[in-house]
Amino acid sequence: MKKTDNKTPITRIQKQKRLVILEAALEVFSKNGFRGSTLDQIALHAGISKPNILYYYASKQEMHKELIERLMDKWLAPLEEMNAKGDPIAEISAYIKRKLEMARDYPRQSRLFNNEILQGAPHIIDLLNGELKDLVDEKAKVIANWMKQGRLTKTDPYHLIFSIWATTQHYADFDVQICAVLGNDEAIKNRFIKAEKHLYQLFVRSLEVG
Amino acid sequence: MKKTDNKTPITRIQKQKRLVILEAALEVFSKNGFRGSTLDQIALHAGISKPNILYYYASKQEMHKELIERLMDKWLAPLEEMNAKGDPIAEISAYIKRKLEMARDYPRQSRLFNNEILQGAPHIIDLLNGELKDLVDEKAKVIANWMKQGRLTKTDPYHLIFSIWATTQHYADFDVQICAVLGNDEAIKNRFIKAEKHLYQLFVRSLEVG
DNA sequence: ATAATTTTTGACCATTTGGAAAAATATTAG
DNA sequence: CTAATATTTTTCCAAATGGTCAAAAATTAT
Repeated sequence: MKKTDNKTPITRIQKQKRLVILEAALEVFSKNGFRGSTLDQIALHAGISKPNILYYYASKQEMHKELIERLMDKWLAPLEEMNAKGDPIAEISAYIKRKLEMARDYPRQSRLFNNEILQGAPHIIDLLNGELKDLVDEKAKVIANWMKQGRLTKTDPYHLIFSIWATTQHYADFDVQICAVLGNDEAIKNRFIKAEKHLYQLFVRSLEVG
Repeated sequence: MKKTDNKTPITRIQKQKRLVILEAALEVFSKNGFRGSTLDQIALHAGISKPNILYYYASKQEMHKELIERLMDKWLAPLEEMNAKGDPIAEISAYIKRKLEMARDYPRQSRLFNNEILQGAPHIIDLLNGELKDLVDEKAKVIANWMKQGRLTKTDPYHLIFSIWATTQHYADFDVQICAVLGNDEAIKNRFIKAEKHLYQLFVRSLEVG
């Protein structure tokens, strides 16, 4: 068995182990941020020894880098799917739904992203200024067009998108607070269903014309 | 000069130094979180030596604790001010305004809070389950009453409050991303004015009856 | 089986970090 | 001024941390 390259995993076992490690790293990084996380914590979560982690990833940085890279693809997708030719209200509702599902299904990724932003986005600032900005510019134009056509109430498209990001990601990033405030088990269990209803109403009622 | 107690600062110089240190600590903690921050970083920001910091604060923990305590008072105030006897739309608009002003004027406090929540709120979980929950319960009742009286469109009061928290704090916590996406200087300069307009429209239009 | 290769780990290292102790310096009281 | 007190810094330490290395264990190929 040859190890042709230490970057790309070849064997199935290598892929699996790298995934196990990434999973543990996500758990730790998303909670403590990059600086606040230790290899020991990650090793503990992964159930292997610290040097074994460094056998698969050359450094703590490299693990974090791969996590962030994988994250960004997934992060941009929901907005990319917004279709200029669809019905404005339906498209925006669907976007909210997608983002809320991401908050529900990938809360740790959301927190990883939040942590990165809090620290000044050192690893993704170029991406924010480039890919992300381009994508938002494009979709903001789409929304602005809908508004010009009288199919949506006029408001600032950029800040509209910010509001959608904020409200949906809040359910991942501030989950502890939300559960604390909701208090009773039933409300906690239904929090994402309730959130969806509320957000639909919030955005649709304010964007519907007339 | 007597040092009666090492908890409460007596002299003006002690108060000043403690403030300088807290200021530096806020700067560092809000960016890197508790674990990710070092006494050296704080000392550097404060312009004094590390042991000198520990002369005023017994430990890193104690500094963080005082910051969090000071923060929470300020954090609950805007919601407390919401008046059951006022006009619903005006009260909610004013609440949004207050929260947005906090995001604008105290972004580091907002990020400190965000960091604490991301880490599972270890230092304030009791406060969230106690004071915060009680306050939100009370205000949610007020809002629910307004809705029952037909003065606001019905929606879940808790999730309405969450939405206001999310949208306003987003402008502090995700400032890097917002500035990156807005790109041009003019839009960045006006971001809080634009945000206020947009949020008023978002919430007022969706909550107004009829 | 056995040799070659891959995977895993225990022992170790240099640096960073939170913090202690004590000496040195500055300030204030008399 | 002098003594008492308060502040600051220099020096140091033990633990934690990111990472190395060689040996051991497991796997694979023949």
